[in-house]
Amino acid sequence: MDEKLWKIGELAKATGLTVRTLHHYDEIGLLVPSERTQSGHRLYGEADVRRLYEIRALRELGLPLQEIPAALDGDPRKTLEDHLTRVEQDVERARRLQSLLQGILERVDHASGLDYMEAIQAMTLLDKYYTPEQLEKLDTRRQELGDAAQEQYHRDWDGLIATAKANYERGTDPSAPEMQEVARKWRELIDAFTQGDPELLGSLKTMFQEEGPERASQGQIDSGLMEYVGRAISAAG
Amino acid sequence: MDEKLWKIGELAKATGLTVRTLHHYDEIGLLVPSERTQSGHRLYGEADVRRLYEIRALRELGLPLQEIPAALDGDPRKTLEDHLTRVEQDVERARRLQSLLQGILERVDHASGLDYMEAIQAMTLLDKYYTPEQLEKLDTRRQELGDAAQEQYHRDWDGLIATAKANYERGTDPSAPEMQEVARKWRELIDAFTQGDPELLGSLKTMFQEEGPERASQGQIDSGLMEYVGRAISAAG
DNA sequence: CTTGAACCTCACGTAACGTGAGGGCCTACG
DNA sequence: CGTAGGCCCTCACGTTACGTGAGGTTCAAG
Repeated sequence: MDEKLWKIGELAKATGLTVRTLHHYDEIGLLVPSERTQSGHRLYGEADVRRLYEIRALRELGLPLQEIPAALDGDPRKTLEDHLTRVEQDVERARRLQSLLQGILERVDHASGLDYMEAIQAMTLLDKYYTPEQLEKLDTRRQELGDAAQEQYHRDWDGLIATAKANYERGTDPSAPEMQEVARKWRELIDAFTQGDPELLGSLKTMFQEEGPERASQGQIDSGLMEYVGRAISAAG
Repeated sequence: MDEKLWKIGELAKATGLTVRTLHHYDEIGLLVPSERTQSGHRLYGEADVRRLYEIRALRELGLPLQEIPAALDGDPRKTLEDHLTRVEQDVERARRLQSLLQGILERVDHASGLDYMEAIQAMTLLDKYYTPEQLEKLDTRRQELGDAAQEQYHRDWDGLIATAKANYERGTDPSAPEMQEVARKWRELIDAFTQGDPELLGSLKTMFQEEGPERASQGQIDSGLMEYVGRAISAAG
């Protein structure tokens, strides 16, 4: 019995794919029709059709076309397991990004006078240097502080940085009493926030050290100033 | 005071981007250096540098380059909200795919004699036509049935389809007693599985109707046979 | 003045097709 | 039996965000 031969348009309609897609699969050798008419029209046999359904099924799972031949000819198990791993990573990435974006929008809503770029850069930094658990801790701290206390906290920082900057530009010695005062308050503010949690403190340090120069180039904190404060803190023991 | 001008290599190192990336941003007009040397070397001013940090921040959120100018010049709020929506959809898709893949691997492990392509096609179909809640119901049914009963169930279906097919090919009238018997058992099996849940039954019907012709072309169930059984069931009232 | 590093401009490759352009083939209708 | 509309063919460029050379110029230090 001579099997039914499908023309490309028929097959496209039957599978819900497009003619162009079948052309593409032919081009890359994924599904080459087993026959052609004299004039060059593609003719797909029943084996071709079965293979196409399998290809489509694997594609719907998000498998790259490249990996489909191996899955069809060899052992699909490993291909599927590897793919699952990839998908799990996708989920993780997307979820992390989601909470990051939510955090940014929320923060801009609730913090007065915070502009978007600041919020984005701050959150992105936090996301890069803290684990999700640490972030949760930070969030708890923030909630414990309350809105009013938070703004006070920011004002304290602003004032402290301004004072430090003034001393820095004036050339005050880091071990001078006025800078020792700054160093003490600086540590107090950090302690108040991290509440002595060594991991939080560690992440904070890493962040300052690695991002310092970059933030400097944005004009936010001068890297010389950073170093100057560091010396003052060291001098304070 | 004349601002510091950055050469492309310096800027690349400072931001962790590549020179090629900066070339690209220049090409598409996202970040055009405000100056060039006589010889054509790019020179980035401080405003350029600030803009680049903002671009990088938005890129790290996964924003397409196309949308970044709007976010920088106009209102970032809407851009970010739209992006969040996209990301939420990504999470959904990836999670759905994840559980689909897990289901396939699990099923191949536990069901004897089920090959991968069958499992994939079956699961993909289920995923397409049932809501997650319905799938949970189905899973509950399966667990209630137990392994042995499940295999019995499959054998029942196989036998029933074989009988129906024989009658179909023999040209038996759909209202003949032997086909009425088949129709009765057919409904019994479906009822046993859906346990009278009208939603489950609805999804099952939709699936059969829409996928019937396709499965037919795979040689699994003949579309003529499907219709024939349908007539028998109608005749049975 | 000479290198070696850094810079420049093309320009092709990536994944999986979408979307025409320009031109044969096929079949039903008149 | 001719033709018109539909289906088919083969290029070939566009999409995203760059990576990766190729081939040639410029800069900065010795």
